This record gives sequence, structure tokens and C-alpha cells, in this order.
Amino acid sequence: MLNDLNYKRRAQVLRALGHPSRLAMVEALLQGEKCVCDLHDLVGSDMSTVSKHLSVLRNAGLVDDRKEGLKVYYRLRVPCVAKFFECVDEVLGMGSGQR
Amino acid sequence: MLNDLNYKRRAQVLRALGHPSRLAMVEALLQGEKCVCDLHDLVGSDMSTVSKHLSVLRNAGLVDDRKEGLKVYYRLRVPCVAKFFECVDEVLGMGSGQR
DNA sequence: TGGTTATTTGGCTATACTGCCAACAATATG
DNA sequence: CATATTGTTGGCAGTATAGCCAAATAACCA
Repeated sequence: MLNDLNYKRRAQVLRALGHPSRLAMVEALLQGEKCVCDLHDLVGSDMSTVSKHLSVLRNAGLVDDRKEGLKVYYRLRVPCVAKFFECVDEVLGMGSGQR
Repeated sequence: MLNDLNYKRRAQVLRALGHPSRLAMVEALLQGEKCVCDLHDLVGSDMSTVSKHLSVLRNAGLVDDRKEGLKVYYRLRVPCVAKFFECVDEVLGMGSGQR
């Protein structure tokens, strides 16, 4: 298939966004840097789970982190994902077409 | 967590895009309707696999289908996904941050 | 140093996804 | 009707993902 590696990388980025908790975290990060503890409060699952979700986002290239004292702050690397939310909601707004 | 169902639905849409073959198919569909056979030629995997990928996209609300004679034609329901490709490539363009 | 807080990592089980094959359904054509 | 063509569905084996706990790391403070 045409340029397989490129599609794999792109898919990795989108798959990283394909989880409710990670989506919620990314949306929160649109407003600015958050520490893991903030995101932990947001999504409610175990801290270790949150940490693993964040590493999925990091490996996909979507976020970056920075340590300050005990806390680790994550930030979005790419503002354009904001548009994803609008478009995804447009998809959902038409009725999902589920069969 | 805040409005769990909404995040689940959104995640479903993004996860549907999170596969190399499905991405390639969606990109092809940006140029217009294609039959399953066209997409089969494009991605190269078994027809049944292609069909299942298409049903993932359909269940996510991303595509619609139409039967004409023996052939089934799929089309994108939402043009805005075109922008996803630009943004995703922007993510990749910065170096993926893989650790 | 010893203790506390914030986060990551390892390991495990449960669940979901992928991709192939075989079987089935629907439509066209001889 | 028999047969070919186009897709879909069921089922299975292999792989990946999710989420929890426990243990490890790192930075801070007494």
C-alpha cells in the first residue's frame, strides 16, 4: 500500500486521540498546561492509568512534558487539534449511522 | 467524568480513523465515491477485511453506502476530516517525541 | 537521613481489535 | 435455473490496549 509508514504514523496520532479519557485530557490541555494531578482529578481513574494515557499522547507527538519540582506539567504541542472537536461533533450531529 | 457518553462517541470517531488502511480509504474518499472493489485494490488486504474496516467507518458515522447493481459505493459524510490530515502531518512534522 | 508527595514502570488479567478463511447473501448474466 | 461477481458475516488465533495494584523513582522537607 502507498507509503505505509506514513499512514502508520498518522494512524498512531489518531488512535492516541481515540479514548474518552485521553480526549478529555486533550480538551483540558487546550486551555493550557496541566499537571498530571489536575488530569487525574479530571478523569478520575488511577494515577498510573492517567500516566500511561499521557505517555500514549506523548509517543504520538501530541503533548510534551516539563518537570517542575515534584510535579510534571503536560502541554499540547499542536493547537490545530482544537478543530478536531468541531469536526467530530459535526459527524455526531448527523446521527451516527450505527447499524 | 464529565459527560462520559459524549467522549465515548467522539473517541469512537477518532479510533475509527486510527488505522492505516482506514486512513488511506478515507483519504481516497475525499476525492469522491468509491466502490469496495476500488478500496480493496487500494489497500490490498482481503476483501472481507476491507469490508470490516468500512463497517467500522460506517458505525462511527464517517461514511455512508449505497448499492448499485453488484457494487456498493461508499462516500464520506463529513468533508471536514480533510483538515485532520493537515493537522496530523503538522504533529508529525515536529518530530514525534517518541521516547 | 527518613518521610512524604507526585509520577512512572512492571506485571497481570480482561477486553477489544486485526486479519484471514470459509460460508452466506444478493444481484447479474448465460 | 446455473454460475459468476461483489460484498458481508461468523468464527478463530494472534496481537494490542485498558486498568488496576504494587513497586520503583524523583524531588522536596524535617
